Amino acid sequence: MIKKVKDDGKSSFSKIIYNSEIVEIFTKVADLLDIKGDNEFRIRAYREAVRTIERLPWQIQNLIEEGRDLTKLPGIGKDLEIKIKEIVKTGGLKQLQRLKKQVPEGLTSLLELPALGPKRVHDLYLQLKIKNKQDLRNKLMQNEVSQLKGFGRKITAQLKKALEQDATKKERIKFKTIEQYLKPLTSWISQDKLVKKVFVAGSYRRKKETIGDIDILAISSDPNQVSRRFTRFPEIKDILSQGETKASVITNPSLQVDLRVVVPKSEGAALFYFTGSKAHNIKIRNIALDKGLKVNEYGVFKGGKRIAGQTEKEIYKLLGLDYIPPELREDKGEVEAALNNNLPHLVKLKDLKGDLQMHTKSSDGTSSFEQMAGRAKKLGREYIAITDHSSFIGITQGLDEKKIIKQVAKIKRFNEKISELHVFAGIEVDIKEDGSLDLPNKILKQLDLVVCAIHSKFNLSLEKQTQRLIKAMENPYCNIIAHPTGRIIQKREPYKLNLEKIFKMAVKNQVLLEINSQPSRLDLNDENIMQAKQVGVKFSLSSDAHSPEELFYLKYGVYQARRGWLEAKDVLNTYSLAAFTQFLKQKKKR
DNA sequence: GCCGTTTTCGGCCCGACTGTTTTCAGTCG
Repeated sequence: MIKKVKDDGKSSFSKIIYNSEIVEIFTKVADLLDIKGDNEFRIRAYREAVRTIERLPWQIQNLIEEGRDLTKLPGIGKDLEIKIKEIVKTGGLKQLQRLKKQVPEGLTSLLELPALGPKRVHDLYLQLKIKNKQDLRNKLMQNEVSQLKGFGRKITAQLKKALEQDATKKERIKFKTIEQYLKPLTSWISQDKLVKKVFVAGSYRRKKETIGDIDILAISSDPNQVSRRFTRFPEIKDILSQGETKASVITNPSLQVDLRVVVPKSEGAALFYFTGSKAHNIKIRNIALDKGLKVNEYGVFKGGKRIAGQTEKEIYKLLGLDYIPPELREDKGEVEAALNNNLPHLVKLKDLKGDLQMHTKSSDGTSSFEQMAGRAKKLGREYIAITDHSSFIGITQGLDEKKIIKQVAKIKRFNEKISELHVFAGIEVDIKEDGSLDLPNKILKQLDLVVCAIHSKFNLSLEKQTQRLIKAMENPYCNIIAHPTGRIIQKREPYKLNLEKIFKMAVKNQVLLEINSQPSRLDLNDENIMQAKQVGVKFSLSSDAHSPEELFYLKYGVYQARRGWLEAKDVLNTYSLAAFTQFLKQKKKR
């Protein structure tokens, strides 16, 4: 039943259903069908739909309300559209209820355990009536599991160990943290005289904001030896598998590392395969199949004959595609774009001429603005904006009106003396709950650049939070919205916002949306960036440095921007000083 | 269950490693 909410007319549904709830239900359906032994392609269809919904930046409920055709989304057909609508309207799915009657729900938790896939879970249920982890624990103790066909000593031992540790949760790790772990690993592998080259592939090479495990590719004429020696890396806790061409280990700190070793002539094919993403690989392999070719990690094959594989470039070329940079390999349209010579020319770190958010010891930074400017100059920047906090949030010791005027004067004097780098006098001003800014316009007017941000009241309703941000953007002095969604990776969810509206209003008011480069923010994220760009949003890419050392964080923002398909022209701080100054002036005239 | 400049039916990526197998199924990435 759909209930109209009468008072504001904004929502036609009685209850908000988030995308995550649809994802949860479809995942459960897929898992249960899997255990039941249903058609594997039907199961795959549910998982594909989950993938689509997970990365959708819009709330599906809103799309339905606006009458959008969900079957336009990849992997969503007529059937799944009907099911999504059922979930959004009723909060549940009848099909799932039926399935739960056939297969106990607790069985899906068993899939988290090592060596347990749908087939073995099904056997455990059928033969021993095991319905959940507790049942499994009991039957293992009573030595009943080892009686089953297919459950030998090793598997039962593995299961006991896993249940003891309940080591089922594997948290992803932030990109910057992974960088530190890589050095000892790659240098251990490189030390091997048999190793010619080492690549870090996987999601690390695609520059994802978090990394699940480390995938390393080594090139050697003797893969077997290299794989063996790898498992003697001193910081190894556990060896998961070790064969002639690959090995998987758990290191200290707990991190899964997969090594793959191929001979030199397969370098390109293996790098392609091991970089992923899985969805991208499948798409490419399908294109190959259409052409009567086969792609695997050893090369491209026609009949039994190997016709490419030395480099990634030759593989893409052979398939009629432009070279696709790793950051784009997510099956988000990059393959189609590569077919039509339509790939973006992705922004590069060296394109960035300025850095538009940073802090000094006038608020919560560690250094003077002169020190920040000095380091920025060394990094090749031509201009920076000093954007200390306004005084609204007490903890950061923000600037009040008097201090701001003083700092502006100081920066002006600096610019008169120093010509190699221009400093814009800016502020990171707080957006208050009602959307007004923490400083009066007569003060903001005197600044070169105004960055607005939310630092409080994160839990407002979707309507209120959206309105708050829009009101801030409508202030004629607002140039940039900093970390627009407020998420902190693995710590804080984004605020509830109607991003589509925010993007449109940003365009209308000539407000830049920030890509904040702090490794735990990276806000906007890649999906948001992609969608915002389609609406016509322009961006600022900022380090948000609180010390000179953090100025290099800009590279993380660049990775995120590239994953969001941005070109230099989309990012305003790739503009020359003159052009960027012109942009600011134009806004002030409004 | 999705999808389609060959198809509205008949496809749906590909291979390595493990354990328990007497030749391969299941799991994993």
